[in-house]
Amino acid sequence: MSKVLELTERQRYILNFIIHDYIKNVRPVGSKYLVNEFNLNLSSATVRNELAQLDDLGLLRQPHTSAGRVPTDEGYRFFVGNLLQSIELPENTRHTITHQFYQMNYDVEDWMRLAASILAQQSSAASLVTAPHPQDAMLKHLELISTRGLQVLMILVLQGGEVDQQYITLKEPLPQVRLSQAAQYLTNRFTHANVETIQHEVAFLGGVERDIAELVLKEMQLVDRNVMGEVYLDGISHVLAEPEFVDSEDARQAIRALEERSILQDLMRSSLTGNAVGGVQVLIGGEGTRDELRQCSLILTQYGIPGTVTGMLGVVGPIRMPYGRSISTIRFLSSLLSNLVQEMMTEA
Amino acid sequence: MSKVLELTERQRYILNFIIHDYIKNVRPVGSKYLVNEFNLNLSSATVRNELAQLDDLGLLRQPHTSAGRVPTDEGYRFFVGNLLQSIELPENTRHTITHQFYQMNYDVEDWMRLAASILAQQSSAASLVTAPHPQDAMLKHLELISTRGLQVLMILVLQGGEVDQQYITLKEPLPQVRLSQAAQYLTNRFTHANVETIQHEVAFLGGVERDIAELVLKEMQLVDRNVMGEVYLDGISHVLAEPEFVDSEDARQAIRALEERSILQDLMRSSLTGNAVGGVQVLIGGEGTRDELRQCSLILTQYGIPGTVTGMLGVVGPIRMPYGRSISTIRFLSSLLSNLVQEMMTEA
DNA sequence: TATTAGCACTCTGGCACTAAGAGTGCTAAA
DNA sequence: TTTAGCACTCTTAGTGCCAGAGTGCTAATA
Repeated sequence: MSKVLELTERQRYILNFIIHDYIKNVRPVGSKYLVNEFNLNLSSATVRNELAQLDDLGLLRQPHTSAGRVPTDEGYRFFVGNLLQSIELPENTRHTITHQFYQMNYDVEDWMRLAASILAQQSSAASLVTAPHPQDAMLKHLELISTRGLQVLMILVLQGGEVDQQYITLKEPLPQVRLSQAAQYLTNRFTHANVETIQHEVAFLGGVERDIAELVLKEMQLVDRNVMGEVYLDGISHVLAEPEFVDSEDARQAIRALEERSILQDLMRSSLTGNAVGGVQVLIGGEGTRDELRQCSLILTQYGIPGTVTGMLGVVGPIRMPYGRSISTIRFLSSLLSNLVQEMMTEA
Repeated sequence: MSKVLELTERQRYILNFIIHDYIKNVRPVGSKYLVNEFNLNLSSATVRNELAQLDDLGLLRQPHTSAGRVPTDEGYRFFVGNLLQSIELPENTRHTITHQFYQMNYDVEDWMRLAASILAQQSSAASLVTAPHPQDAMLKHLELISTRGLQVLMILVLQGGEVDQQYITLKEPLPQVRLSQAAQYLTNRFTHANVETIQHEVAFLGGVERDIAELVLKEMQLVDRNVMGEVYLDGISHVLAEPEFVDSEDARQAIRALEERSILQDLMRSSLTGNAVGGVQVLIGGEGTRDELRQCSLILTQYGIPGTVTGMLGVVGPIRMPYGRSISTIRFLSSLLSNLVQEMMTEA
């Protein structure tokens, strides 16, 4: 698959030009046009020979006999892997974005929304952000609030700031005072405890505390089983603006994929493999994912503290996508969010 | 605007047939076809005369001179207001839906997701559900959890079950014990208090408690200012499946409208006016809303306890929409969610 | 008076055809 | 190794034509 292609310098920059031009103008680019547009010191015939070779190598193809060339998925892959020099976001853009984050409330939900919004806007595509999620949930604080009858609102605050709420049903009604007492006891006992620890210790508890601890345990197992935190989407409508999605069936597929939680889960998992570019995965033509995204490219990365608390950033757009810009943005946001997560975790 | 149109019995059922047929087959329906399809005891010429009249009344129109008739927005309005007899959802569907709700966790978030999913599926359109939101927030429980330095996680549980979390910054660092103490004190003092009450009483407090109470107040004012709870969307991809949205510009507009929070806010407000049908608002051709939804129809209703805790249910689909089915579903879900909210509010 | 048959008229949609234009591959010369 | 030139292919836009569907109107009919 990933055998190294040897291209001459000239082939490389011709390919580069073609991809840039095609991304911009969305129409097949021919030899003559190429020579004029980029002031090549070559005749169109020479370029034609090169094009024929790139065609043979599978990097370009012709929509039909007498049309110009269009990049293949392989072509894009080569481009992203070998030709795209990683550019940083301009200083003032970086500054503006950082500013937006730090002038917000200190609130994960708001950060996620903002990240999704910025990513969608910068890449003119759909964006996908998941909230930071612990690899191995550790309790920080437990709260129990009586509601009605046997129903009690259980609030788990996890190390890292994630707040999880769940209504539980007790075996016997308890007054708020007793609930608070139990919550406080368990909070003290289980601060920094993970599922495993709680599982061991639960046997030594008795009475109501034990019942509650078991429910806490169950909930934390649920949290652990979740691969990712809450999903934030933005910019779905951008996808429809792209000319390749005018015949709406492909677009529908893509949007359905984004709506479907299970598909996103798959995506998250597959984001561990794939072509890494400095920690950023680029999946072209939905490689390695569900058919629904065959017409799309994905750019994915993780942020947070590897192995501890991580979240995911992603861009979903047409294969003909401004990769450079999207990658820069995603990389920058990733480091920014990582810092924020870091800050949250180093709580006094 | 809503002047009563006098139609003969025959005109009424011809209009009815046309609309049903058009909703089903999405092509202009002509006089001859109409006679054959519905076994009318009339000649096509007679029907033609009637069609011409309905045309004059503005209920039908011809896409071009020699085409059949298509309903106008007015036509749909008349249909929904006068011809559509409200049908109930079939018994077993109702049963299934109810079952799905009651076998879930007792969790508002899950309910909302389920409601959105069911509504999208039943109506084959996009659905829109907002979480129950208090008209006048009343505190139920306050919790403060120390994080790092001056940052404290404040958790407000409101009467009705809404949980609101927010990081606040104190003026001086406090140990968790002291925070818990303050939280308990304020919880006792302010249970069932609304913004107004807290505003009065805050003056009588001192020290840390006062600082915190002011932050609680600020947060509750924020909650009050929000018109609606969290928004849940589903079925966006359905919109693209409709033939009227093949040229994607309209579709993009519509989807953008659904993504944009501020537009939904407007929608929510406008849902107080409009053509009521037993509490359900039907906005045809996006009447009274932003231009983005000009190509869509909306079906909206509120649920919950009027004036106390309410949320909203909505369907967004093409003007050519199965109104009967959508209205039935939305009405049923509305009463179901109202019951659930009722239950949550009558907490022991 | 309400209905209907008949007819002239209009507009769309599909089909076939053409001409222009863009781009190619190949060959032979520089 | 590069290039000029040429024959060839395929798309696209434009045209004309015809069948079909549907209409409105008029005059005859029950």
